[in-house]
Amino acid sequence: MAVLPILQFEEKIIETVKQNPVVVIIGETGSGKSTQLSQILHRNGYTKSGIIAVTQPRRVAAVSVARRVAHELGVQLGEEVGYAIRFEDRTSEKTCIKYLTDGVLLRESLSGPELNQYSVIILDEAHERSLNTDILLGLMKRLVKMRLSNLKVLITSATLDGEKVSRFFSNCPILTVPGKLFPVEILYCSERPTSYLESSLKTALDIHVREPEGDVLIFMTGQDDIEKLVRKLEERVQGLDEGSCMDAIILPLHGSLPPEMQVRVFSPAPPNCRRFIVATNIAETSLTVDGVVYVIDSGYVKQRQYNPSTGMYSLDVVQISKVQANQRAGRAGRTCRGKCYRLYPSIVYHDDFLDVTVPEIQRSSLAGSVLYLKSLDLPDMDILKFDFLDPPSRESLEDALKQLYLIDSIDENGLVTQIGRKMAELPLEPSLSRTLLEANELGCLSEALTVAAMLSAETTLLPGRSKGTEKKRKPTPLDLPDGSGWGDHIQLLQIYESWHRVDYDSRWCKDNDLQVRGMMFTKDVRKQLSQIMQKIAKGPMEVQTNKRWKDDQQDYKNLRRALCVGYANQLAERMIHHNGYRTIGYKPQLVQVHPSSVLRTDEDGLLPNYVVYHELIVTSRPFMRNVCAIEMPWVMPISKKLDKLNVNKLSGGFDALEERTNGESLVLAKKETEVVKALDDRDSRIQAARDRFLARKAKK
DNA sequence: GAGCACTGC
Repeated sequence: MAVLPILQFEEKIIETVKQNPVVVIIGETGSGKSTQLSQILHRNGYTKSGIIAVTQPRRVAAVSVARRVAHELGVQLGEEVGYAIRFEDRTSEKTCIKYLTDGVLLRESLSGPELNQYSVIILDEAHERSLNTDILLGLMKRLVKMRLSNLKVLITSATLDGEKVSRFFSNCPILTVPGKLFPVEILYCSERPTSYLESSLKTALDIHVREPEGDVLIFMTGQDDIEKLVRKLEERVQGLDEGSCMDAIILPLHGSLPPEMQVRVFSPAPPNCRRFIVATNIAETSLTVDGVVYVIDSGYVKQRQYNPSTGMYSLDVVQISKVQANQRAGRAGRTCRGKCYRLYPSIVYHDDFLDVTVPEIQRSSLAGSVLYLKSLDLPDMDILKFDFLDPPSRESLEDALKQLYLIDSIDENGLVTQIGRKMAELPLEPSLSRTLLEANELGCLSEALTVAAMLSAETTLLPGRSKGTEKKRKPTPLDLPDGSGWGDHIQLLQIYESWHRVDYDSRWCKDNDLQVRGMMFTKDVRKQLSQIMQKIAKGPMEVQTNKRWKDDQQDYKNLRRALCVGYANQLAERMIHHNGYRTIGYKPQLVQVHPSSVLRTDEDGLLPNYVVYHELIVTSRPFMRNVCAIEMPWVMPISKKLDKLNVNKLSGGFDALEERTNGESLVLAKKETEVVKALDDRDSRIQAARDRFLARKAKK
């Protein structure tokens, strides 16, 4: 095996780590950083006083890299070298190098924030800026100060991001380790194409006719465009004169493709044949396709974003960042010199593209993360002042605090409650963990466990859609008892219970258009949740799945009531005369039940007066996805709580209202009085909206 | 009456 570039830097790395608590490593693709950094530190004595932890954003990466390192060191996986991912801990007393997902390290941090078992923590692939990595970066900044004498932190990042990470850690040193990529020639378009689909098609055909052999990887935004391009490419390739060029195989590659279709990209092209792989950004980092020499980059990606002022998600096509563009180009240089065709002018790359992708922390609902941070009980912890590499907006943090307050996980002073502490233990979004705790009180924990597990796996349950022929779920696919009309949560529960009654038969899944893997995942999640519930809630509880339908629970009243408590921030009230809804909260939104819902109308064709929803998603219109009917009396206490809410106190104290951009603070209001006034203005608007709401209700 | 990129505890 050729010597990895990083090994020439061993001395330099050890010297730098010795003298600094934090070091940033810029490790380009193929540098060997993921497998070698831990071994270098191990060789130089850093495992004598503790374990070396290496975090990865993805499970497969944690497992495969651990396997490689164990092999290189000639040890059994799980002994000196091990890994820990959800549902699977392959470490032992002997383990001194441990690969783990960043989510697992956060969980460990919850039971012991000092992470004393570790002498070194390496945050690998930090430039991907996953939500978990960003929280870990903030925690590491505190931790290195606390454990100055016995903890080293290494952060690997991309060229464009290294300086910023270094500044965040008091200008810590940056080491650059070259990679082993072959040079990639970048070719730009002179202008933006009107249709990037047509433009990709033309470029692909040009390559096929003119360029020597080598596979082509095309980055598109989503399944629809991928399917269109695959069809068009097939047509056009067949239309080429026979013998004028080599054969072609055209393969789609995206996340909702069944696994057996995904692995087709791993079998190499037969002789005298070129492969075209039309992919989403799954091929950017998650899957590496060998044999690629040409990359076509549309310059776009589909991104999910959360709007904290409306509580809605949307899925938008946005421009990629420079880091992403370079990552895509790099996919052409893994086996030999390559070419990357960018379907945009170079001026767009230089002037329009952001240097780095907007981190997930600025695009997500933060309720879960804020609850997590609050329950760590860090000293002087005002969440609005927590030191993030890229702070989320104040609005986003306040949105999270309000959500947490409404579901009783923090009190009116922003302190974590007993309930909140238990919720933080559960690997679920706060609405679902609150539902579980309430269900335990109401004697329907078993059902709630199933609902929460099904919702965790929901997107993996259904097979890939095939051009509009497939509905979400068949309206009455199975022999379900009455009651599923109460809502999607209830139907999910009944589906799982049906599967349970046939002893988790995989054929049953196939017969009912459910992905076996998704259902198995649900089963794992449910088991894990039951175990955690048994640990945190005292007293006996019933977690077994029901063997038969409970006749006395046809209306699922307790379960729906538990959902209402858990989803206190996700309630909606139907309009008087039609089936549109208005969300109940500070800024009411007009929304509709998603057409895929199984929620049933009454004899007048009207939907229930009150519902909970799992999420709001804006596509063609704002929709509530996964909806369940609730009763008006259950809503009243929540409305009262909404009235009492004072967001100023929830963060845990503040001195100034700040807005930060690129790490620099811009003080908007210096004195507390000014801040209070600014917030009061908004509060009075909220109050007015509440008054109108209550008046309307009284009229009914 | 619509359609969803990718991860993870």
